[in-house]
Amino acid sequence: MTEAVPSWTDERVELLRRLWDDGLSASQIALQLGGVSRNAVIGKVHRLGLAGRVKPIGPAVNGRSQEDIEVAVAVIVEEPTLPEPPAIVTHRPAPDFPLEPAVAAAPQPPAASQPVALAVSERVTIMDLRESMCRWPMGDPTKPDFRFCGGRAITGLPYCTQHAQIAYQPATERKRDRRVAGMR
DNA sequence: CCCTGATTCGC
DNA sequence: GCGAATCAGG
Repeated sequence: MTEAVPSWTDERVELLRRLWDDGLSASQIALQLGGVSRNAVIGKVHRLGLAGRVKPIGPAVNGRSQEDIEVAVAVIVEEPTLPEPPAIVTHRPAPDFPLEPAVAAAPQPPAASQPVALAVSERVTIMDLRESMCRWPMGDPTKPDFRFCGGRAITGLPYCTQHAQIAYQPATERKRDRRVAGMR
């Protein structure tokens, strides 16, 4: 169907505000909104008068610069070898988002009365998703009941402990190929 | 070269 | 108001 871009509807502006507050970059926001360039986002941000980025963290924490922290996080994330985290889920027209493979193998709400009380019931819509919340997609992104896990995300990662385990599996369990060895 | 936001200016 | 082009910087 012809997915015309709604332009700046109230919802989109609201989302823009939230994502900008959360510290996402203009390009990231553009991807989430879809149909707009990062320039469009930046332009809108300025017109809305909310320019001026939010400082993720102070200039330094215990002698560690923001960059040091980012590097540290990057190392931690790369350690396990990521298969293909669902990422943020921009909505693609149709074909390529099998996105549920990993989720399918994971505990899903359908299973009535699960003793695993935790994790469930925290699901949130993109509007309530905050930077510190787990962005693991749950359900069909094209349907209104689509939600994100919303659990407490591990600092520096987009997922909660539950989903981070699924997203970042140790190489040992997926011993398939080893495109490492000598490349790079 | 990748990315970031900021600004300009024709539409 | 909008956003591509451009600018300035990391």
